[in-house]
Amino acid sequence: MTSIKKTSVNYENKLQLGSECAQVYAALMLGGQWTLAICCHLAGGKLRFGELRKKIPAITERMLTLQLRKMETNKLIVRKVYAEVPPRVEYELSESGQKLIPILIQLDNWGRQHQEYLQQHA
Amino acid sequence: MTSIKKTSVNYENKLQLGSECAQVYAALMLGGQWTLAICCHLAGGKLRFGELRKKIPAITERMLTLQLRKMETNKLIVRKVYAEVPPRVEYELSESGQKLIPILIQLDNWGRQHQEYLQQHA
DNA sequence: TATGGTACTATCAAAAATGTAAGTATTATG
DNA sequence: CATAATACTTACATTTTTGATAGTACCATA
Repeated sequence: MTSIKKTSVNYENKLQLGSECAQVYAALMLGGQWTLAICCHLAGGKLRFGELRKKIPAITERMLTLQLRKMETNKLIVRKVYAEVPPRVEYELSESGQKLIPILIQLDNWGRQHQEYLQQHA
Repeated sequence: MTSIKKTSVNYENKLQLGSECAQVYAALMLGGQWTLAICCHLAGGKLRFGELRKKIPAITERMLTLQLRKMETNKLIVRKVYAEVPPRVEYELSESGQKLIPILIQLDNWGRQHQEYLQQHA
C-alpha cells in the first residue's frame, strides 16, 4: 500500500494532529524515513536522482521515488525534468524547503548533545 | 507488534541513518506519531498520565503508554511514580528534552509559513 | 540489430505502527 | 461487600510503511 486510506481512524488522527499545533504538522511533512536525509543532501544544492541514490546507498529506487514524490507533493522540493535521452531529472529544495536548513542545523546540534546526554545517564 | 525486529533490514537502515547525520538521529528520537504532541504539552510543565490523555483526546491509552515508554527510554522525558493509591504518575521533559523547546518553536513557525506557502502555490 | 544509460513503475511480500476492546492491581470509601 | 479512581497491560485486528525483484521507455551509439 502506498497511500493512506482516507476512511481510517489513523488518517483522521493525522489530520487532527496536524491542525492542533504547527510543529506536529511540520513533523508530518518531514516524517518519511528518508525525508530528512534527502533534505540534508539537497541542502548542498540540486542533485539528480542517481546522485541521491549514490549518496544514500541503503535506499532502494522504489523508496527514493516514493519519498521524492511525497516531498514534491508537499512542496519541500522542486523537480525539474529535462527533455533529454537518457533522461535527466534534478531535485532541489523549494523556497520553503530552504528555510528548513537552519532548523536542521539546530536539530543536528541537539542530536549530538542528546547522544552525549544518553551516554552520561546510561 | 510493538518493538522493532533487530534482524530486519529496516532496523539496519534506521541504525545507519541515525549514525549518518545527527538530525536524522534526532528525527528517530522524535519519530512517533504522538511524540511531538506530547513534547508540546509537557513544554508547559509536568503532567499526569490522565492529564495528557485529556489534552490529546484522540490518543488511546495504549498508544499514550507506548509513546511515553519510548520517550522515557530515549530519555526525552522523566517518569515519576508516587506510591499512592489510586496511583499517581507524573511526566516531565528531561534536561535534554527541554533543550528541544526552542527548536519546537521554530518548527512551529516554519509549519505556519509552510502552510501559507502551500496555499500560495496551490 | 543489439547495448547502454537514466529514471523510473509494477507486483508481491514482509515488517512496523496503530487501533479496538477488554482486563488488572491497589485501597479508600459507602 | 461493592464501587470508584488511576495508570496501566494483554490479545488481537487493521492499516501503513518498507523491502525485494523484475520490468519499462527512450534514443544515441557501436
